[in-house]
Amino acid sequence: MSTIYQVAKLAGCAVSTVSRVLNEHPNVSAKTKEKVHNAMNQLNYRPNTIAKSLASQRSDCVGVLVSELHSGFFGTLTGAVETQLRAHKKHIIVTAGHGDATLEKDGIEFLIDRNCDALVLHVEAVSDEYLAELCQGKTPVVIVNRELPTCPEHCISLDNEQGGFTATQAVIARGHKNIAYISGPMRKHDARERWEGHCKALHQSGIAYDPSLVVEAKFTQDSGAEAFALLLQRKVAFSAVVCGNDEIACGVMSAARDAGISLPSELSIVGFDNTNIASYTYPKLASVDYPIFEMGQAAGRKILNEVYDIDTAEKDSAFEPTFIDRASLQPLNER
Amino acid sequence: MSTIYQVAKLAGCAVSTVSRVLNEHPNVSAKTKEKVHNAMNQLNYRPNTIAKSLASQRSDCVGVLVSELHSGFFGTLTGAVETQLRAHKKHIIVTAGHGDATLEKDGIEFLIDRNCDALVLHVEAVSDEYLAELCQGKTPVVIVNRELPTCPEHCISLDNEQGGFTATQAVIARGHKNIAYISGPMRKHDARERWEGHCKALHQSGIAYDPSLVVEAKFTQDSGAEAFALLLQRKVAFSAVVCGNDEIACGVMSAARDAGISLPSELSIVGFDNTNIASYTYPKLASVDYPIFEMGQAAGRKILNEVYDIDTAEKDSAFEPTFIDRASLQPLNER
DNA sequence: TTGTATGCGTTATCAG
DNA sequence: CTGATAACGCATACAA
Repeated sequence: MSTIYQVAKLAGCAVSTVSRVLNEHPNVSAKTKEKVHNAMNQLNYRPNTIAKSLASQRSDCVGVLVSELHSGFFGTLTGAVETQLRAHKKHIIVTAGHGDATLEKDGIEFLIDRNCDALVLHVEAVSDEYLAELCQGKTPVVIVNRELPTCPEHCISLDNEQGGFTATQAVIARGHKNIAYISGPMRKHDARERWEGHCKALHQSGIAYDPSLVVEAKFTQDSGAEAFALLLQRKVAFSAVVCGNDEIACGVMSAARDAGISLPSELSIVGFDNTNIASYTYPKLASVDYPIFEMGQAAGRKILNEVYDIDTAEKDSAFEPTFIDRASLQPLNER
Repeated sequence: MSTIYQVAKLAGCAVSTVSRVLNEHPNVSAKTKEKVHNAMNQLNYRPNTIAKSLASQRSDCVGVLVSELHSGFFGTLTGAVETQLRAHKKHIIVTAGHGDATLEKDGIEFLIDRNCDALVLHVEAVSDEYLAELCQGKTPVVIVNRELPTCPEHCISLDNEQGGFTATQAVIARGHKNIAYISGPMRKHDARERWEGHCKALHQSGIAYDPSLVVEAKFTQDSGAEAFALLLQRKVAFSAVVCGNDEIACGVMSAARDAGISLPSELSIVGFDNTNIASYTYPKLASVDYPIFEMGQAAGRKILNEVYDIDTAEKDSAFEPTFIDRASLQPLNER
């Protein structure tokens, strides 16, 4: 690997001049610029990113932290950020928090220590206080899918409660009255908010809240299936089940079929997130659209604008959850 | 941010000593070690990764390049590598190649320039020659899902042809004779190899190859649906369709239902990769298991062993595609 | 066991 | 417009 010194030597100038042409500094004559370029080509020179980063305190990288690298949801988020930034020669460094506060902090520190110019965070275990403090720090931060009361300008989030409300409202609108709910882990704020939206919708329609119709699960298919089995054991009647996310809904579909329930005629199912899963299932899964791709893009644009001074010319619209009606939700057939 | 100098000053020793305790060098007295630790705590010292990387030419990072960040397949791969390495305090830097040779090279250079200690590559556009040259380079490389004749020791791959063979063989074993095949893009080696396996299975069973039963598609759901529609237009009879991957198979399911074909009784469908998708569909999708998670782990372990001298004690087994029988494949009912 | 001095490859601040 | 030269924060022979 050749260095800036060798280039300077071959071009017959000082390293500072080479550095200037490297960074497209205006004040450099066309002639020397050409000499330097020639030297760089001859030596097949490639600037050392690390050295550059050490000297400039920047890295042309933004750090992205998500809970898990597998999972389509985070893949979409990460992909959206990457695509947006890559178009402007910026790279991303991805790491995972695994829903654990220590690992999340560890990941965040790693990204900061790597001189990331900005951070895009999807965290769920770390406290609001920690995040608030982080926002005061030197490295710009964008927080996705979480609303920080103290610094809303750093957050790109969705109204999860509204989403939960919309889902259950749609179910009620189709005549269902006995509606089961399988939630994600209540310690996760989004799971809780979605459930609160569900409750609100019930309340608004004058339907009494029945705890025996509610099960807390994990955000996974298997857990959804187990939760549904539990629901059946309780021998309570219901004609629809609203789920905390699409994976749970998918588990419910399997479990329902295993129990001899035919879908969607005997049971309506609604998911949340509107991931690819929704289009894979049969019947296709009605779901609440979570515009995670758009939100990822928005995060990327925000950083492009605020950190790199690149005008993306696109205004970030507000993100509203919308209900996507599909075959898994059917009107209640009275009999 | 405090530096190693400030720590040394506060601890009353030289920077080299601080550096030693930092890197857990054996030759340092317990007393000074404690002094240094105290100083580090007082100053809330965190070593500068970049400076460390510049001086040591290492980074405790391995670079991972995949085609796309969304897509469960790559998510699983990346996640497997990450989990494996994270357990040993190593991080990963992920970037995407988007199936484009320029972007793939760009990504690889980026990772090398960032001083990655090793690379895990899933590339599809770049030439064998380029990769062979890369393998000669300074940075250790592990190539996933691609077999380089000149340097097999760098590759962790699966016998795609064998997989394709197995799939079609399973279909034949259930009495099917008119078997359609929807392939991925033939310019991708894995798509082509899978198709070759299909052909081989047909040949071995004495079934003539009929080009009108074959369609080349992209590796996506939509493309699979279109390909199936095309198949129907051709008015050729078939009782089963083998697909280049699960997404295509999923598109076929939708398109078949749209065409009024009932599944699985009237048409058997087989996918490839055995992704999560296979468990989401109804009927559940028979597929060829692609142990991408295990392969990702193997890549991680290989690097742990060979680059970081960490003995993972687990032998990397050979990876064989295995057919996973599920409801979407049914015996041909003669009538 | 500990300290000194130099290098890692750039950027950036001054002079000229 | 160009050239020395000091940071940047740490690792590492070499010396003590």
